[in-house]
Amino acid sequence: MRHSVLHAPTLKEAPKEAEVPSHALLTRAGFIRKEAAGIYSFLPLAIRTLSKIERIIREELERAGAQEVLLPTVQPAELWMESERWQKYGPELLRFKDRKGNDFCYSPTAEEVITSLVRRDVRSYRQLPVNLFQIANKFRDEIRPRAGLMRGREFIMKDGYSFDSDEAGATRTYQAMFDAYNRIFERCGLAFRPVEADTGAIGGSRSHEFQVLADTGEDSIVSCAACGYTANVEKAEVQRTSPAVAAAGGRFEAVATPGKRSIEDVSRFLGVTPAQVLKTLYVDTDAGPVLVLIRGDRTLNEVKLKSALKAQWIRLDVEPTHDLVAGFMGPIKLPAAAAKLRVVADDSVGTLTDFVCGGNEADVHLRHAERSDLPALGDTLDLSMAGAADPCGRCGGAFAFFRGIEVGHVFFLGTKYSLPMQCNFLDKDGAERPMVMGCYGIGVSRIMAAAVEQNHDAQGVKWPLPIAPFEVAILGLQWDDEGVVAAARELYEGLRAEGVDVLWDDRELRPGQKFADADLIGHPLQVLVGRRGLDQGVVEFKDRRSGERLNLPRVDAIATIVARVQAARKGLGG
RNA sequence: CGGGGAAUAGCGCAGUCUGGUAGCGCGCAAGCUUUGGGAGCUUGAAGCCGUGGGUUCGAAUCCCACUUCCCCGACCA
Repeated sequence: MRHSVLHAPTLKEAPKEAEVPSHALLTRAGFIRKEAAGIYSFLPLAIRTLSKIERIIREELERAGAQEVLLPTVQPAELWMESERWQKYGPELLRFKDRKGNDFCYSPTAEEVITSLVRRDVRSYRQLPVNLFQIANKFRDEIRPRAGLMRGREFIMKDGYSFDSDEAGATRTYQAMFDAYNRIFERCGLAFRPVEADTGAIGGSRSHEFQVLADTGEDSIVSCAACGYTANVEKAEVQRTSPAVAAAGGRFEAVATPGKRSIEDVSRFLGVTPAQVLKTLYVDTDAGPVLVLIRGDRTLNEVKLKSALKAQWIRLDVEPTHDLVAGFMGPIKLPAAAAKLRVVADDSVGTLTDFVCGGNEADVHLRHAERSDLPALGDTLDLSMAGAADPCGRCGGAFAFFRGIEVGHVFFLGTKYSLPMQCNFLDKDGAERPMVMGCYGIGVSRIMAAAVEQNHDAQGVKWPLPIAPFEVAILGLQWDDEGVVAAARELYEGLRAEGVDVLWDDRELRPGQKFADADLIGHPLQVLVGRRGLDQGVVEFKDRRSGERLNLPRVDAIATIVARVQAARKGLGG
């Protein structure tokens, strides 16, 4: 491709709304333009990158036994009513009517349609397993779209769904998809981690996220250097920590703590550490309010709590009712109205001894309390947010923390959809059984943004070569010098003949502008063809990612560059 | 939805407090000069000042309502 005919409008300044690097750089470099909140147009450079990502995905999924389909983006409400997601999905699901008044939605995901498709045609265990995927636009009317492509409303997603006749088969499929995902992100040239994840709203029993490592990532990941356990902090298991240091000791008593509502204030006022205070939280849920007990130095992990309660939703930060007093709640001497409330306790509560807790009236706390003073709690649960000081929940080793961007997610679904939607088959014995499903997503357009977050500098993007819009850029530095143009053309055609994806910057611009555009767009390998080098029989080679520069004799240039490209391709086409 | 901010030329901004009919940089067009890291000079085109209403002789500026966008929280690829 010649740059003079490429539609790649670059900008010196980014729109001020672009705050994250990927949004600013993809806009400045001419990959995307915003049309509305969370809705973007993709320009030719973006299409090239997206196509390369999609090609890798297709190759690896097909290798792993999945087949591509294309499902409608506009889907009938009836199917969504069968799975009850028409009611449960909420306003994030974009709904509308056709001219006849029938209800439809724009697909945010496609479990219903794929299940309908498979149940219609697959009747026997002999036809299983089936593993289908598509790459298509999705729409989720996000509460708050943000960070450009990272959390848009319309986005490109690969979504795949597998159907097996039993749990063992579904487990094998899950593993095959897990392995394929590792190869996909590896081949994209990204630094990433597969991590254990909460199963969230989609449900199911087993789940891994694939996180691209980047300081600007939204997700926090912990990883144990000792045993390799890696998980989203939302889920990360922490070991019970050692008992808190006992206070000086003394008689169990109520003590006035005027205006001291926070753990910090109370502990300072009473001369104890936060770890010697029992924190009581009032949490509202769809199944009614719950009191949560946790040691004062620990943070409640809302995701763990939600899944422990099997709740649809939970809310903290609500005014307590049942005669409870915000800032002075405690599990001992509960007001009569609150005595029947469900109480759950974090594991850390089991380490408390001689502790402080709220006295259930304004400006009063209790001190020198013991666990024997607490109402019967039953088993304690792991409800804590993993912190830097926590030992790994699996082996007790030390956790390291990373920031990550979730670009892929694999779920073991089981029969969550096949049961209500009656996606059944006949087994060997002629018995009708629900298929065992899995679902597997990859955020294709998000990968593009995540790659930029992970690979950029002040000048622009530093694409990993396998997903760069072009592998090599040739910059003809003097457009009006026949010798330079001829040398650039020779290189361009020579590289193209070798199957290299090359952009020739033949525009009638000053060299500085070509340098700036090349670094902004982020071409991984750049060849500078200029009068200065040609007089010495060389062209200049630049590796955008490493910053390496070297002069190549013209006679060797093509062979050397082809070798570099092939080394960086990570088996593309394999 | 709760909290905070913004909307003036394609992009970045000033002008708003203290009303008098719109300006700067970049970009764009033309000319001359320049030519290896976003050139210099000259000339030029380009703006229902987010929308609607109000106050006023007069509104980008003051008042009211609305819309859109961004940031922080709850949701997700």
